[in-house]
Amino acid sequence: MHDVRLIRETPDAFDQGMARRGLEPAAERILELDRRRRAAQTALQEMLTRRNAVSKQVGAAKRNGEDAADLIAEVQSLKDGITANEASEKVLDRDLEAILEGLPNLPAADVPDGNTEDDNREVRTHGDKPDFDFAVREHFDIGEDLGYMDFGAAARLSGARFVVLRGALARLERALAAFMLDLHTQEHGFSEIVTPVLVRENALYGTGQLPKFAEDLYKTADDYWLIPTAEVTLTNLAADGILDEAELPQRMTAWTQCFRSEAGAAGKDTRGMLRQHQFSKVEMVCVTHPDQSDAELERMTGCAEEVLKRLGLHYRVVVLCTGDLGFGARKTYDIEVWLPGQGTYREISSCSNCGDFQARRMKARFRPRGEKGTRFVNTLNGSGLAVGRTMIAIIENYQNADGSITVPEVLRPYMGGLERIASKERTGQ
RNA sequence: GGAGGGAUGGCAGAGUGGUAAUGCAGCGGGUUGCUAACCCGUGUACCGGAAACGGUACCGGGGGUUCGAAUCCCCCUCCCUCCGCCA
Repeated sequence: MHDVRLIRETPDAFDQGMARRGLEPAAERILELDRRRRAAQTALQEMLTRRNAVSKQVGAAKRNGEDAADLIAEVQSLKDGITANEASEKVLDRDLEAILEGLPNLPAADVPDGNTEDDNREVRTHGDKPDFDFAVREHFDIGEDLGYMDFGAAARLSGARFVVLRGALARLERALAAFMLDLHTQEHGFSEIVTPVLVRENALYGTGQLPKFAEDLYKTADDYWLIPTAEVTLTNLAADGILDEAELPQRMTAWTQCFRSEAGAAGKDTRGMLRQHQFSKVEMVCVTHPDQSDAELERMTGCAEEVLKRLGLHYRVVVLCTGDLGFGARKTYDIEVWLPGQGTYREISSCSNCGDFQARRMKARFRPRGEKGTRFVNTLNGSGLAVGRTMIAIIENYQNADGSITVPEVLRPYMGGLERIASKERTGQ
């Protein structure tokens, strides 16, 4: 949500920001509504001032046993004007709100211009593509052949875009989540949180998924929504609150299931675990002082990268161009992991600084030291990491010629010491 | 599913028609050699104003009654307690 005062002060900068996202100028329309709304409000307030004063006189007159008929008549005569201005202020207010809540965040100055993901800019890479002296396969072939990845069973239960994992791969899911949570809580200063995955509408409004992107979400028959990411619940923990400046930054992490309808992705990534209606993810959220959020974005991205480094996976970091930026983000780094089976980099984490865009929607504020009043906090979120996609990366990068998978060293303590995932027959599992 | 109770500022908590007590915390200032203590100020949002300052709204949300509503009436949302069922 945008600050009207900011648009009032710098309408051109606002429109330029919208233009960088490929959107039509909106400032003029907004400011016209804003002018009319303020005029109605000012007129209304003057009438209310008069009404309050005269009403007071009525009270005084009645106490003294005097006749108040003239005064009462005067207030009566104000009524139509009050009703009319009240109504027009409310309508203008709603119109203005309706425009503002549909506009995305302004991109940060250092975000590159562009239209599609092809215009994203590579920032850095880590590691190298692994060499294989055999024909590499994709994760679903490996997983299915091992007998631990079952799309048929999932289809019978739930249809397309679901998976059933068994045995060592089921455990790998749990191991990955535990490893990531341990890293973020023990070394990166995040506190571990468990949240609901069913939420009310207002939580999704706060983070910006609603009202615009309802078609991407699942909703229950009794009006709960399934979260598409724990960003929703973790960030909304700050909603409607006023924090002490000393309580910032707040770093939180949670492992949750995520649910996405993938409405716009029909026919895309239909094979394998890459794009599912349900997947688990370890999410990081940070609530910061506005002056700190830029630095926090770098830090958070580093926390996500650390997971990949320790797993020994080759990746690159790209900064999203204006055209690829999400609705609430002012700047986003995507981390793309190398998938040898696909022979391409795929997104495994997305870390965004939302500035005060979400905070304004959910009224998340803090009290600045030595200053009057309150300010909106800044919010950031990042995957650390998407667990299913991490599993894909491990399967493809650690595959062996015999169809087994080597367990990365850091995960072995979480896998009961297991060094290699081989087929059922061979391990007897 | 049944029956009750409730929602007031950061927190606690009074207020049954005359325009939001009080306490605590935090912040700013003052007194004292320091600490403690004490004193003064300080709710949030918005509008007008160069500023000083002035004004309006807000007692869960939305309507209504009234000269005037936290207070009375109607609708809605949320929270809590007990009973039943249940992992």
